[in-house]
Amino acid sequence: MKAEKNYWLLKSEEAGYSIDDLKRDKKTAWTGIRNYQSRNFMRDSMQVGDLCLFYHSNSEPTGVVGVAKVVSKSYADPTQFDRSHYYFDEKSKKEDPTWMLVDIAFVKKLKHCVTLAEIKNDPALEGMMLRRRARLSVQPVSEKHFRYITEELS
DNA sequence: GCCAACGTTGGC
DNA sequence: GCCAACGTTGGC
Repeated sequence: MKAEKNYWLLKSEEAGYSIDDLKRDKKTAWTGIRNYQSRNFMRDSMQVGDLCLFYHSNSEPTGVVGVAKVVSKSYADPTQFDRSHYYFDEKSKKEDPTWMLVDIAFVKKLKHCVTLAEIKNDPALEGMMLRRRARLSVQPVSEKHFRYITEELS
């Protein structure tokens, strides 16, 4: 386990769970990740204290709207065992859970949404995973890119 | 283990 | 609402 802090980007549909929802709740379990690569990042690499860009998808505009912090180690996503839940997964076993999550806490909202268009067009953000990889809801971000975006492209 | 069919994400 | 990208499933 390395001590160095990591940086991430978490996507959420604005209508599903927005930065304002997180601000209100202060803290939430990041349920519902059902993609192996995203799960692996949370399970294997996320550490307490890591910072995350909070990204709104399917919104107007779409982009980074805030910052969240990882506040737990990874643990089994309880919704996978809840038969009545949308995210229920009948193949997952309690003794060997398929889906993991972490708890995140609200840190701040950005003054302005840093839009996907800005992210795509800014030479300083060359190489950001978001530019290349569609459909990955948890992804790593370099410290440089994290700082650049949270200082809102200054 | 290949790959076609299918389903979902998410920008536009 | 369309559809491209791309992950997953299942037949062989």
